[in-house]
Amino acid sequence: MKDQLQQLIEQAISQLKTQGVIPEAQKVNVMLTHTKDKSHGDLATNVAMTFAKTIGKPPREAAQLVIDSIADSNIIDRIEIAGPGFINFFLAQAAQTAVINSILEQGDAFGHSTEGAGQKVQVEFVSANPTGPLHVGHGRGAAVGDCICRLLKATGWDVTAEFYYNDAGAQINNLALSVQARCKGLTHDDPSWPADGYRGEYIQDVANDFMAKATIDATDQHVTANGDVNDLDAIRHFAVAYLRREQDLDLKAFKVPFDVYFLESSLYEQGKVEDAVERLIGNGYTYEQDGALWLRTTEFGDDKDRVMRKKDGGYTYFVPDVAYHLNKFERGFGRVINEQGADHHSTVTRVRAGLQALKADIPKGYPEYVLHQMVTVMRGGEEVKLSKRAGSYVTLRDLIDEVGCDATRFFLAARRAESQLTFDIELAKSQTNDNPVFYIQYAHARICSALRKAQEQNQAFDQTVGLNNLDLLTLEQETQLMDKLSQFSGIVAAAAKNCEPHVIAHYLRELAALVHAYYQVGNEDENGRWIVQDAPLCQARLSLIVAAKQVIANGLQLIGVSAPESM
RNA sequence: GCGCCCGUAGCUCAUUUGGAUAGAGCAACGGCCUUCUAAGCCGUGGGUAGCAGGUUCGAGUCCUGCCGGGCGCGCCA
Repeated sequence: MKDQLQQLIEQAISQLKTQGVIPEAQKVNVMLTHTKDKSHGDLATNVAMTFAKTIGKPPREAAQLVIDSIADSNIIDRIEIAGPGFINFFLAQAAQTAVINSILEQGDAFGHSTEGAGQKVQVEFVSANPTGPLHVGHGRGAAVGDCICRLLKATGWDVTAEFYYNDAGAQINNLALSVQARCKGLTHDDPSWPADGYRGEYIQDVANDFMAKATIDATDQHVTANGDVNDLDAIRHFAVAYLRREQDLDLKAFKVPFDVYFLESSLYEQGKVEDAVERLIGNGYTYEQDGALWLRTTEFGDDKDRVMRKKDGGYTYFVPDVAYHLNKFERGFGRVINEQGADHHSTVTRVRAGLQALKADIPKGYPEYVLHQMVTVMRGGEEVKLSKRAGSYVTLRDLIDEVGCDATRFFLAARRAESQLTFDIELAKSQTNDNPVFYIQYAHARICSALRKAQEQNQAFDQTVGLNNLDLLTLEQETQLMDKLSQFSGIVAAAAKNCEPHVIAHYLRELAALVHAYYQVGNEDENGRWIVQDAPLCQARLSLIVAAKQVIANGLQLIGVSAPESM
């Protein structure tokens, strides 16, 4: 409906251009928005104000010109000029109920679009090194990253979810040494314990399984231990596989799937890192100083140049990162989104600089970044800092075990990534309307329950009868609900475009509130009940709540939260 | 010191890319169950959007400067 109106306005504008009222060169962007205040109509546009100045007329007069040029249409009930020059549209009743037809027709696909059709996008997220269980921060990345994937899929993109991890560097060596120390029966207060060794209890578990010659099957790692305490290489391979499997289990419990696991070591094995370095040298963006090789990142906006190859001959971390992103580009990903913690912020400039210096026709803003801020976990007003298993941080698994997958996902995705997040365990666990997850799920379950009740009372939902009587939906609560439902597609498109899953959560909270409010009408007024004797009216109302149920389910699907039939 | 993010009701957060009188929930107070789930609804109170300027028809939103909080500033990853 909005699209149709948008078209009518655009036609009016181009007609005004043809008539010479608006200069051809004037760029007119028609922005049609849902109004907050229904006394301003259902939809409103500010176009008149955007070109009023150029044509030298007061905005309200410009608005009248637009209105006069809008073709007659049965979707419009009336049009008003308001305030400084807004044009407010009041939709005809049939135009308002049309959203129900669309929803029932499109079902699970309602709200989806084809914006990204035929385009490949890769979303890299979590990318935790296999040195321990996933913590809350990774959980936020997993929740947000997975939601971004879902949003992009819903808007037509061909999405690849990818997990990149370092299976070689110093941290992994440190891991191997820690496990080896545990194999030898040392504890972390022992004098010969590795300097920066990992102290979590899980290290002991890895050591025990290594000594027991256990076999590990992770998604991308398959290793059997040889139990040789002096074979550090074997310990390293085993430990990496073990912790990759741990993380697999964490992600599985969190219902976050990946299409590709990418090993940093593969870049070295295939000579990709050397290739990238040679190209950078060949392009003249490097120089030797103090026994190291430097990249002139300052030519691409960095505040100082960065070391690429250290004195000891090893590369600094961002070099394989550059090689990795070149690889992404060569795999045909015209668009790449990296979801990471904000503590990785400094890599953004470096990686982009490296890619530009390759002169490989990679777009300037490649890759895109979504950086999320810290998560603080609270219980009873106290900050939670420790996990028994991991020692120094709260694990994702602890949260899932305590508050459940749905609540954890919801809370970690329901906030703008740039905002610091406080995760309140008590709130996430509560089963009242304090808790938005249960509030939304309850709205869905409540509709399902009503539909079951309707069937018991021989008023089972009949779509044909319902859709033929939508003109009976005249309660204020019904109008509000339909208006909200008609906003869903736009919300999904905006959320996908901006990589902002939290707007879906917010929308669902509002939609659920309207469903609950609509339900309550019947508490005060018998005629407001969903299930009434009058069959046409009853079916019309059931159509509306079935539509609402569908949209709640579609929305919850986008944030990876289940839509229960009963609670 | 430099860079990035944040600052909105007592608390947790929205605000549809610059729109109309800044909205929800929690907490506080007052109402609503012989009824399709009260895990709910209705109502009341609560604001100088950190502060000060600027840009324009119009600013919580954009720009500048301060103040406060977080993160980063390594030949670690």
